[in-house]
Amino acid sequence: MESPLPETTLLRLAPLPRRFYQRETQRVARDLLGKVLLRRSGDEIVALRLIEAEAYLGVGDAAAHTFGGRRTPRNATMWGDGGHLYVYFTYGMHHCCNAVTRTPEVPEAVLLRGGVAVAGRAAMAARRGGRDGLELADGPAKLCQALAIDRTDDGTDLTDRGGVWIADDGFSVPDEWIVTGPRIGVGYAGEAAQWPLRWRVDLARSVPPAR
DNA sequence: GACCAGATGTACT
DNA sequence: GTACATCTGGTCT
Repeated sequence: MESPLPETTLLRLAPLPRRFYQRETQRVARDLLGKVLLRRSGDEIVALRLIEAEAYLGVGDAAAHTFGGRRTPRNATMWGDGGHLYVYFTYGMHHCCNAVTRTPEVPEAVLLRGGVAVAGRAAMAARRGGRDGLELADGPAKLCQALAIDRTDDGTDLTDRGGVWIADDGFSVPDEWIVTGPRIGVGYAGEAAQWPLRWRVDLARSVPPAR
């Protein structure tokens, strides 16, 4: 999962276009694996390669914040156009971030659950209390902590290089590396809790066997 | 691996 | 006012 490109080149990569996010949410979740999530704050830029994501299918999905058409100040960003960052606060101490998908009034999103460092690793590890390696961002709240993302980043446009964006650096994750399954932590959602809407890169499979 | 406390925003009564 | 949350880290087994 090492980046094939040097950091300076990573930062020049074009953000994924709006139309990438406006597609079917499950497709977006799958295609986000292997993409690079970049974060700029001041002069500092850090980046993670996404390795885990979950789809949340809006009004018909009991696990989604917008289930049943629920519309509140908190989830307003989900109701907007695809290609924006939806950040929420949970459990009284954690932030989680999502990429909004589809089009306005279709409130679906992809939860960014995990990534591995490709740039600014030391800065991210420092924010994570010195934790490095896989522990750096192998959970949605850890990912936000490593990237210093909070509610003030809610609504950020992912299609420009303003603060947070996602780019394709040419790295492609083959289907054989990907495992799918039910989403995490949504047991309250009844039948929807069992839907296979989680995509994860199995790092064990991503390392070519020794010859 | 299982268990559980932690700390507060958010939704809803 | 109350219940609960798209989780994490520490502890114990």
